[in-house]
Amino acid sequence: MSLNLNELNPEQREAVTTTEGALLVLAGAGSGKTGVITSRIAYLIGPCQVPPSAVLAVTFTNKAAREMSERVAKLTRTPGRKQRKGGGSARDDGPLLCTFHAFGMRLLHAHITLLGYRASFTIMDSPDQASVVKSLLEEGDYDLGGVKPKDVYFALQNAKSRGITAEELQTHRDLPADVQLGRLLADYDKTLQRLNAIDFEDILILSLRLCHEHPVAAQEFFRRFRYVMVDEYQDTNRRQYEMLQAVAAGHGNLCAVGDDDQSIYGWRGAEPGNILDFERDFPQARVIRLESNYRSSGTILQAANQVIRQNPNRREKTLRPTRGPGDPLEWMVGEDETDEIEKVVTHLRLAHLRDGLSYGDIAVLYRSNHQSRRVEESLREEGIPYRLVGGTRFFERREVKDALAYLRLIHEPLDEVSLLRVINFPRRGIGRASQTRLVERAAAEGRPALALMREAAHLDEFSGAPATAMERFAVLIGDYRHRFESEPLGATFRDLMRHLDFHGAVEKERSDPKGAERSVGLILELELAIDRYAQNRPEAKLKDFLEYVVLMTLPEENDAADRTPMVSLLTVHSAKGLEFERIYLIHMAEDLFPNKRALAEGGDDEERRLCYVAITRAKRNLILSMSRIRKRWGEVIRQQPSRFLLDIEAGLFDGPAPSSGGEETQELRVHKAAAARSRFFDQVRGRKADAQAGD
DNA sequence: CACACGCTAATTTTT
DNA sequence: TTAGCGTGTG
Repeated sequence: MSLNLNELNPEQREAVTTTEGALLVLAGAGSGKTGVITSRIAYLIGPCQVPPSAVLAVTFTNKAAREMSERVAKLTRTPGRKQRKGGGSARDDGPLLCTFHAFGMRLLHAHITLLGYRASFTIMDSPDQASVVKSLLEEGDYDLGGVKPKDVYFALQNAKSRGITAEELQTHRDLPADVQLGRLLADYDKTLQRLNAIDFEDILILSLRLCHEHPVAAQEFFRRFRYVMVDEYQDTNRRQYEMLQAVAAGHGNLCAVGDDDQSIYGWRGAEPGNILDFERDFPQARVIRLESNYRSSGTILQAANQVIRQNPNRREKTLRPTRGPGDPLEWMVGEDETDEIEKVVTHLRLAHLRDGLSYGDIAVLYRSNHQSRRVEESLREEGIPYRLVGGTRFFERREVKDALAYLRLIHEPLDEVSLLRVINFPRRGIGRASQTRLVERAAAEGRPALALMREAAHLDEFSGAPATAMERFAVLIGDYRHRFESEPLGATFRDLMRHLDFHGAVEKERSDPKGAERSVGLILELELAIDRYAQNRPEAKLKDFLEYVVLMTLPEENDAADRTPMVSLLTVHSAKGLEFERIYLIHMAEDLFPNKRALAEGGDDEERRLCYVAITRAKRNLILSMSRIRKRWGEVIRQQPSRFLLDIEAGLFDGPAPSSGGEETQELRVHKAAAARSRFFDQVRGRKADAQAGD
């Protein structure tokens, strides 16, 4: 498989071969967007003789980056030579395909010391950030009027991701709480800096600061990239946009690909308006529209269009089907959640057994993560292989984080957050009082807490058992710091876990045997993950692994488990950019999808786009489902079909369509009749379309 | 300092 | 319904 421009339609070909200058590609769902980007990369480094390392393609999610790497590798692979070393995008001589955050990290690695951070800075994930906020709230007197810590944290995150500074919050003072929030934000940033830590948003903030305050250094890093591409352009926020401008400033070779109908990250500060700004900032930009859909059946496409066209303020687009109408949609209603999921799983298994559909071609989509749980249970019961994409992420599980905190502390002894996380886990008799004294003395003396622990026996604050425990702890960390420098990653980690009796400690945490088993399983899994990581990268150091953990920038390892076809379970958000023969979109009920809380934040526009994204993932079959009732802490709630489904004409469904009415049999009958009628017409039309398609 | 019991709040999406 | 938190006791 290599690059063949004749396989592209004229618009796609134009997008691929327009290599110089600014280019905006407005690409509807399923219009071959990713194919255009990957072909463009192949075209640049093939026929155009551009050095691969001069190409940068930025994506929004790791999944997208990974997918792109794979496809580029296929297009550019020279026969006889395998490109598997170091994991695709990580090689310095190839094109760089990565997320905004991974790109920023590269820049920061090179130059963060210019901004007053030590080179061994760590990244705080969300739970880490939340705990910093929490301890600030406990210490400082912030008058936030009874707002819950979690909401405070959320507001802070939100302000940061929108680019609102602490000063702005404090001076604007629309609300009295804003002033307090501004103070908190300032303190939060100060705390992080003291800990030599940055959060996800800081990756972008600091990258931009570097561009402004140290343009020479930034330019030195950027110079390599002469052709810049962005995928999912509608999801970029202000800062990401500015970063792109900085990278492309020298040559203006910037290609942005996006679709405003698929903008689903507004809650995270994404500005779909960047698409408009693009044409304003690059007046001579070429604009190419891709409007032929190659993915979905005509019926699925109709449904998608009927849902999305209800949205105001969108660039009118006409997605042209290239396939016949195909099968009708299906609507399934279960009595309760268990029943719904059972029906779905039965249906799904039938498609596999009777129609020979591979499990790998099936995905179950849902609005929010926890909704995967019942599906998992049911699939496991039936012995159907599945893969859970995303979800409560492995590396954010408490047990795993505790274990990782040891590694972080070993790598960076100044990391006070990690220190406090594991100072008394497993239990070693260093209680809260001792911890507080330790932190206070460390702050007063301006010395690292870990260094104080080493000499705890000589300090007035500590005595007896705690003092001994502290010394032993400090020595342990020092020992392993030394060992990790020279000994293999996997084995050393295993030793550490055994030395600490981590398995036993984790087991004791949970009182129920099932949970205990799961917890230990997580640690075993972590040990395996480290082994697997180290296996392909003998050179890898502890620091490399920790970074992988935080950004998860690696291509998925394709071991045996990866090759068995499995049903995919994912949220609609993480399904973006992917496609499957058959999609089950479950829990399609009001309050769940559109999500009630999301609705409270604004209109239903973004939820509707989300629904549009979900529908357009399906190539052949789309099955929608909900349950008649839902149980919420024991209470029974009657459900209505999602409003979005009511915008789809009933005739597209096989059998009864979603309706807002009750369960009247009369109405059901009417629907059935209507469905049967239009199915007939669809079939007639289908035959015509198929004939015209000339196959 | 560790553990146990009982209370409360919870259900949005990702880097 | 459950998981996580805080308080009180040993």
